Amino acid sequence: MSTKNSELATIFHEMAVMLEVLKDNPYRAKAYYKAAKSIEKLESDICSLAASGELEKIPGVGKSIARHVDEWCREGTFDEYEKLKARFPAGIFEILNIPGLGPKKARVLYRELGISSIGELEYACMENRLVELKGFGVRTQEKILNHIEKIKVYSTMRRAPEAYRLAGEVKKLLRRYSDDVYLVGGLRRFQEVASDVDFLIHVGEPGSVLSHGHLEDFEDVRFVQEDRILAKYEGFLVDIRISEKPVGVSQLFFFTGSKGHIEALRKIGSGLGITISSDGVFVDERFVDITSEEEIYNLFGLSYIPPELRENLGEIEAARDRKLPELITDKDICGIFHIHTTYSDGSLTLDKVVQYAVEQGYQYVGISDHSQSAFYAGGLKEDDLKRQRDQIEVVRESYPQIDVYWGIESDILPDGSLDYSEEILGMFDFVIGSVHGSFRMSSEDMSARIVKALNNPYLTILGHPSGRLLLGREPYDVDMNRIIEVAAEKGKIIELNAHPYRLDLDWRWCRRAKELGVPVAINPDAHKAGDFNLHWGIMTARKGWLGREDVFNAKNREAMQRLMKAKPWMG
DNA sequence: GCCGTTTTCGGCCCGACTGTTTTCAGTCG
Repeated sequence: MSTKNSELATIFHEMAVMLEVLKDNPYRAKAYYKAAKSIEKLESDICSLAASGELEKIPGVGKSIARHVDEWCREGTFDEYEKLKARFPAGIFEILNIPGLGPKKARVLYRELGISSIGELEYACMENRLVELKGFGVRTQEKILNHIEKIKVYSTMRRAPEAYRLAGEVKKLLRRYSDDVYLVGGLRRFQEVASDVDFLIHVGEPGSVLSHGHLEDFEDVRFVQEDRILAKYEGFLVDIRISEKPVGVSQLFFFTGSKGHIEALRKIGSGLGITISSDGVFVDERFVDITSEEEIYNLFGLSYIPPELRENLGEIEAARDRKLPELITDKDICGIFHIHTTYSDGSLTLDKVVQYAVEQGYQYVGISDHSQSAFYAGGLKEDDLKRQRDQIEVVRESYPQIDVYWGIESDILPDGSLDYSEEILGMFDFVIGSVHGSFRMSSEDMSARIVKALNNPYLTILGHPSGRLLLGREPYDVDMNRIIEVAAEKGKIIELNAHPYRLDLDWRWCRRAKELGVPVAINPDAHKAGDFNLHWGIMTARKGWLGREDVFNAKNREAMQRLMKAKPWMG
């Protein structure tokens, strides 16, 4: 709830991890996990509870942990945590992120081989030293090494929120040299993950102002050309183009790319006597004074193409035929689905979620907690469902200004069935079906599994359809085209999960969904207060050509009421 | 370390999968 609570929860979670690796009693570690979870979910401020001596009323908090909380509230930290941290190499946290390596194995690595960082682990793998260890073998060693390779690549990349935050900071720093600074390249066109950020800056003489000494906020600064600097900012690659002239529209356009898009335009231009480069736009070798990107496109006989669409994926033809979509924007969104509450693994109560949706001006909100087989996430058993249904009735009465839809995120089991009976599934207004386990299937099996789920009349929305975690877990093998085709056939909706780790459906598939008339639901998949931001999902949808008419939750209240009544997905 | 008793100790949420074993420990969702 409060940030204080999650701060402390994080600390207890960290302690649990450290204890699990270092100590013998696994239940002590479990106790800290439990305390962390319960504090995270707490309604009221933990330190207010400490002040009134009510800490031990919290489940999982006993005498000892209560003392730690007290100390933390007064001092900002506590002795036991500091002591533990001091004797726990921080690098082990990273080792624990490698799939297949849990606390037990990390402990063996630490005790037997003294390994306490990814670097040391990589070296030990290359020296073939892991195969000797009990519980390890050649395959494990290989898997670890492969993953470390991936980590190295990933470590240079950033997910959207981080990439754009860094871009903002770099822009601020560059502003000290000139007001004439522009974000260009892939990030201007939107990327869900980025390996660098490109800027265009005008500072008169190249190199004279932006000398090495002046770029003191950056690391690894090097001039690669007279007018180009590569540097790093917080480990993220920054590519700076320096312009002698004030930055003009043609430069902005040219460095925004993509390469394919510019190439394709140049080809068209050659027939029209138009040439375009960073030097400017020329018609029949005469310089044309351009004041907007729109003018450039008009010269080619095209309507304006927004940066998101400049990927040479048919946007030029569409612009010629005046068939570019009007892209979805934040204010087109009328409501949200896929939200977890304290009934499963969310940290907000049902009431708080609805209250929040009202405050945001949404016209409807769809609750969907985890289903029973998602044991790890506190999935809802039949009794919980009854309680939740009753409470849904209560909030519907308390908040008449918004429609509250009752749903569930039901696991799609390995055999493709959903994990409740038809009778139970029939109680909900909507059912999100998601794959949460058994990822490692062949493409045929995984496709058959999801197709079977799509054939279930109760399934409304297919959740995070590829299962990927950006810079974390690869998507599972699946025939996405077939999935979208079957969704179209069965009147289903496909989710575009807006969590910045997922952004799944991928934008590259959004257009296929649009073509086949499959509505896309831009869902927050919210578990806590900070999760409701749909921005990255909307950017993904825009890049995937989606307009208001393609987005499920851009329908207004009345249209949604009609749909929820008609349930076209039931076939 | 917490909890709740068949109270002051003994147990502590589940089940599939994997890679290691040759009967199972560790990981993960």
